[in-house]
Amino acid sequence: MGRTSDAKEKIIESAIELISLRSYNAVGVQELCEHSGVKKGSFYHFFPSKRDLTVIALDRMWANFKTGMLDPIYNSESTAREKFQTLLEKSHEYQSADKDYKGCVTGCSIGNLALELSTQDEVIRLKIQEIFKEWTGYFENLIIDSINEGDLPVETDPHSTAQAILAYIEGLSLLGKTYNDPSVTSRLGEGIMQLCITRKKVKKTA
Amino acid sequence: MGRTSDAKEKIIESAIELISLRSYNAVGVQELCEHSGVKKGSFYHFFPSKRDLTVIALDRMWANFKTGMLDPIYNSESTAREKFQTLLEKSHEYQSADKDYKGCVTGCSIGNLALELSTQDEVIRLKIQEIFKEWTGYFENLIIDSINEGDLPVETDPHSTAQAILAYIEGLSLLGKTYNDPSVTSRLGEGIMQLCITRKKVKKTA
DNA sequence: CTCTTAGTTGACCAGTCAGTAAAATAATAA
DNA sequence: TTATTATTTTACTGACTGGTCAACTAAGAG
Repeated sequence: MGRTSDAKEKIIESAIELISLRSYNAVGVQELCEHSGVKKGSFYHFFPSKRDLTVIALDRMWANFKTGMLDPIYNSESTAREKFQTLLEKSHEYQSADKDYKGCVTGCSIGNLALELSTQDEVIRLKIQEIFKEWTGYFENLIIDSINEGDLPVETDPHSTAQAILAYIEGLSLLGKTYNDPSVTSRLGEGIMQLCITRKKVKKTA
Repeated sequence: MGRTSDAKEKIIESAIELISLRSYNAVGVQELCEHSGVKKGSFYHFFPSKRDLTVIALDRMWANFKTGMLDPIYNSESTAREKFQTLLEKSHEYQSADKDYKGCVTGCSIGNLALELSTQDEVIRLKIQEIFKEWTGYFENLIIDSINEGDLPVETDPHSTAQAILAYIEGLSLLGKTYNDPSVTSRLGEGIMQLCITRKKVKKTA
């Protein structure tokens, strides 16, 4: 079976760390290799291109976000409303930690790549689109739970409400990053609940 | 007085066009020069660095957005509610035009640069922060008008509501760009009105 | 012990990056 | 007309870009 290696893993972790903090184009393959202690030849042994690495890094970021954030919250014993609140609190914690340890609010790594690369790389755009659809699915379930709990009216449209909430969260990340201020998320977070109000289903017209 | 030139202007226009469509790091000085028909030496005669050009381009983008979008809407004869609606419609038009003529939804050029460069270049971050504060100011005035029109309760906090709306609009741009779909803005736009509901002033604690 | 497979290494490529320096050229003001 | 000032042009830097290649090495399987 030949020899084993953790180089691939180290490169993925470095990519997540460096690209999240700066940007795709600001981090070169060379720096990625230095940071992970891997030679450039090994890099291209594991990844056909920087772009391919980025797609895998995106998958990993999303997986980490689900297991570290969405799943625990979704599976917790609380109302949908409380779950959204917990999400906001956790987000604020992460952003504060960023600011404390890295010196700046980095926002949402996935959203960052979305804006930087969507018009440039269709494969990456589609990957992020897929992630956003899954993410919206989580919120949809939460909203459906909320309707069942009697906390939201039955006319509420789970899908469009979920999309609106994702948009709002990404917007808060963008503002928080621009102001380099983690408190943006916590101060404006309650807006999520407002986005749930009176959003009625609209019948699709063929 | 020496000779005159429109090279500076052409470079700024090229910068806005190319960087808005792709990204800061994806567009080089060389390409900027070729696109504007200016030699590299002239580029550095007018701008000390690519970064300095970008700051000026940001100012110009914001000025264009104000004169082409915010000011006409703000000065129009209609209710604040209608003005927000017009803003959404116009945004949708711009995004549709982007998709038709350039092949993709480019989102908000200012927001794009915010996410790409905020952690990398403090001067640019502060410039965009300043723009966002001015932008929020426009929305604040609209919300105050709305309160005076009796359309929103007097307890509404204009400042935080304005910030929430800006976040939401930037979030819609991000989603629209990721889905490469201009209809995101129009479908979810009504959320702006929801963000105005029951947002109460909180007394500042020293 | 050897063959195979997987991973490592370092040298190398052409192209591009932002930015520089100096000479050449217009236009205007005196 | 001449001096001054603003703009243009060309040629150039050194560092870095993503990516390639072939030789080398270590580990497990037969």
